Formats: sequence, structure tokens, C-alpha cells
Amino acid sequence: MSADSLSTVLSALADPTRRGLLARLAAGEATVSELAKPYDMSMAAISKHLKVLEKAGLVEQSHHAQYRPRKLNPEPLREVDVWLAEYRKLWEARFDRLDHYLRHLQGKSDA
Amino acid sequence: MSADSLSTVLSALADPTRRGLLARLAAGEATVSELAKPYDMSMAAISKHLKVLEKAGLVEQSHHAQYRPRKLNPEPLREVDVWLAEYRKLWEARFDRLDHYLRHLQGKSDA
DNA sequence: GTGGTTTTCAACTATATGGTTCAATACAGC
DNA sequence: GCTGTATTGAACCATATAGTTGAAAACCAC
Repeated sequence: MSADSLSTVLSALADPTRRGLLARLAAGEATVSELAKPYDMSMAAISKHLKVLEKAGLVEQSHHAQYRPRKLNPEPLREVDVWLAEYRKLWEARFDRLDHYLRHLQGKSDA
Repeated sequence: MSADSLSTVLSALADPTRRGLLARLAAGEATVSELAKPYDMSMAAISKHLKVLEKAGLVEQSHHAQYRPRKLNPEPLREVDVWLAEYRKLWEARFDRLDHYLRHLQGKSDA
């Protein structure tokens, strides 16, 4: 436990239910019951998933009456993007080599 | 188990040791013992981490003599990037708002 | 204050994860 | 074939994760 924040964010994202919740929240605030509706799962389970997302900083909670609507905070995703950027050149290089190879196969007619 | 591939990749990345292994492999092929050297951990543990990375398609294994050098395959990271791209506009929008706010604070002198 | 709604907490279960140690496998060199 | 080196497998342990159910908390409406 108490892993570095990038690990916490990535492991929060490594679950399709949680990514689904984020996608829904990208469209705007929602309550827990609204968020739970599409899933064949108890509300308590969704509540737990939301807690994981909150610990990762990806979701924030407001509080009004008995409702505790959640909203997305995309900020931690930036950290993921920064990490990924280091590798982007690698897969792009790979793509370039494939691209060159394919053009080569097509008979050097790379006009 | 048998999660979707994006989940598999993200959960493979959600561990600092495994991200360290990838960083090392980004610099070129390496054997398991070379990879294990910086870590205060048994070779068997490193071997397990590598297996997780292989299942995610991030690392490939060749086989020559008793050595089984690994190399990085950045391809699955592209899938992460595609997923992230959906959210990029959100955090950029957020940044823009902050940027505008800061310029406002600095006395509208946004020359 | 009673009743209904929304959400979380607590206890529990099953399985996954990350590590260990020791044995086994696979190969090269002699 | 024996020895040394590199790597994995098997068994095991502790803890984390993802779900369940049922009760409790917080609030609104009446």
C-alpha cells in the first residue's frame, strides 16, 4: 500500500468498470445511483470503485443533501501522459519502419 | 482473469518495478540477470514480473543458449495512448482555464 | 418523529498479487 | 557425462482486490 501516485492512478484505470465510470463522468456530474445503473453490480461495489478513483485523484465528491454527486478530475491523467510520452517515440519509430517496409514492398514506387 | 487487453496492459504498468524493467528495456535488449541486478529482489520475482509484461505484450522473449534476452514491444502502449487521447482535451481545457485565470491575476497585462 | 431515499460501513468470501525458497530444467564448456 | 550458469516451476505465505449482504447514517418530506 501507499504506492507512488502513478502506480495508484494506473491501477485505478486497470479496471473496465472504473474506466466506464470515468467515461460517464466525462459527460458531466452524476450521483452514485446514476453511475451504478448500467452495471449488474451492487451499489456498494460501485461505491468502492469510486473510492479507488477518488484515492487516485480522478474523481471528486461534492455533498448536497443525501446526494454526493461525483465529478471527473482529469488532472492525474496528465501524469500518465507524461510517462507515456517517453515511449511514444519508440512506437512511432516502429511504425515508421513498418511504413518504409510497406512502401518498399509496393515496388519502391513511393511517389 | 482473462481481462480485456487494455486492462491487462494498464495493470502491468501499475507497478514501479515493472515500469523500471520497461525503462531498462527501452535502452535495448537485456537478459533476466541483467534486469534483476538493480533490484533487491530474487531473480524468480523478476521473472514473474517479466511474465506479467509478456502477457500484456509489452515484452518479447528470444531464446539463445541458456539466455532468454527480453526486448521491449511498445505496441500495446499505443492502445493506452488512444484511450488517453479521449481525455486529453479535458485536462487541456482545464489548463486553459487556469492559464486564463493566472493571466487575469497578473493584472490583465497579458502582453 | 416516521418513512423513504441515497450512500457508506462492516463483515465476510473468493481469488489475485507479489514476494519468498528450493528444486528442476536447459544449455555450454570441458 | 560432469560442472557451472541462467532461468523457470512449485509450493507456500501475506496481503490486496472485487464482490456479496445486511445494517447504519444522513437527509428530505410529510
